[in-house]
Amino acid sequence: MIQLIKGFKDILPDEIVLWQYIEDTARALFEDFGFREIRLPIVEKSELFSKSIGDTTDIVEKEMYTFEDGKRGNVTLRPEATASVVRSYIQHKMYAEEPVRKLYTIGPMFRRERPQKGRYRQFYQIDAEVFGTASPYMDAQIIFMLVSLFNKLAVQNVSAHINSLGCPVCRPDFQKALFSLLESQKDHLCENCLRRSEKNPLRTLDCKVPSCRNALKDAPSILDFLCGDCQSHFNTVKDLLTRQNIPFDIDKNLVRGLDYYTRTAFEILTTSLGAQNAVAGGGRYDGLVEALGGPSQPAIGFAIGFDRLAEIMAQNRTLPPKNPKIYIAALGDTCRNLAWGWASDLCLDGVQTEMDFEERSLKSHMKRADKFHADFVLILGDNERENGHALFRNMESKEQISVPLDDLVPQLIKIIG
RNA sequence: GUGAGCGUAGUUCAGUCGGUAGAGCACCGGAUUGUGGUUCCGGUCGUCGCGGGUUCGAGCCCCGUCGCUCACCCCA
Repeated sequence: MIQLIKGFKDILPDEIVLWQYIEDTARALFEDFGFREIRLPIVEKSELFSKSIGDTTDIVEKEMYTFEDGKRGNVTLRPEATASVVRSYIQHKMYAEEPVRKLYTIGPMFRRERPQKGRYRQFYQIDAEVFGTASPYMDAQIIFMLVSLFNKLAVQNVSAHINSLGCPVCRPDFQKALFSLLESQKDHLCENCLRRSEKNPLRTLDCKVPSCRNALKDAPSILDFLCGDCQSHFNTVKDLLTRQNIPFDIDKNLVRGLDYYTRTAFEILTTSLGAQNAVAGGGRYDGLVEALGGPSQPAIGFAIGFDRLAEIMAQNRTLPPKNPKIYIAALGDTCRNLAWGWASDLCLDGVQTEMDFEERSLKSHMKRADKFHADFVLILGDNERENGHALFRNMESKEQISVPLDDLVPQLIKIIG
């Protein structure tokens, strides 16, 4: 038997109901906030990711699915969406049409990590990006929209965390201060942090090793180093969120794993997914568009871990609303033949209608109806046919009414409302 | 990449000291004529992950291998 590859998974029909509900809710909300959908290729030139995500990140160093594509050189299965959205934004000169562009996209991403709970090699993201405004109002609106999605979906046990990562003006001072602390604490740092203190000191801040946490407990806070502009930007974001009743925690150790972030960074964390606690994350990346060869345009965005969101909703047994279903129990060839047309017409009219075409006892039909979770059963046997009526049973109340065969379909639709 | 745990029916699992497999659920049928969910009765279903070794004999012990899961790391 051929099985699927490690870290990949099939999303089966029972789960898909929830996925569709999440997707529909997100689309509707994002469109109301002025976002437009964009669909992008899954494969891009490798350099797009090494330039945007950063050469020293784990993603680029060891997690990408990269292969040669003839003369074109190396191509990569995208490990995240932002780089592709930015590429497309630049390539199609979207900045020329309209100063502010809001885009969203939904699709699979690929990272070759060891799979575990909430982590797959092919995983899905709902991604939203805004280009062309540096205003803190947009930061707050983006976070407001994201939190609102979780509220609409009635997701429990999540919290919003925000931080500011500064900008090219103020971050170097902070990095200098952090670096000198790391030097002085060298003996107490884990192997990883020793390496990180060379390559990317910021990331030592969210190390979980107890000795490192202890060594860094007096680490300088980026928030104390923010320049005037960054400080007032961050203050505005916090004020706006507070005014809109969005609860959040300030987490000075929140450091996103990708190199391109500036100023506002945020995450939605959950306690329901074991070691993987981030269901969504994002932030501002004012320098990325220019770094990828576009004009100097500020931008901010986020990605939601679709699989993780679906998983915590499934744990909480959140079920999307469903429409009534009819099961048709037709006894004998003549009745089956007659009912087949009704079933088809009901489906066409938007009423989910199931019919079992095998010859069965009525009892067996009723069991089938239960299995389908039918709300109503239409019963047609020779007795009914001969007197020109069919029986229509409400499965919950067990009430049964007689419906004339003439004009049956419109009548049923009227009855179930 | 590193570590730990687990692989037995469609599924969840039991299987004692080594004696060639069992239960619940699910599925199918029945319980006097054409009415479901509960109950009762009956029935179908296995390369015990795979390969080798020890043994008269292996689901069980040993070695290898593959797969799954969780954790480290990192992130969505």
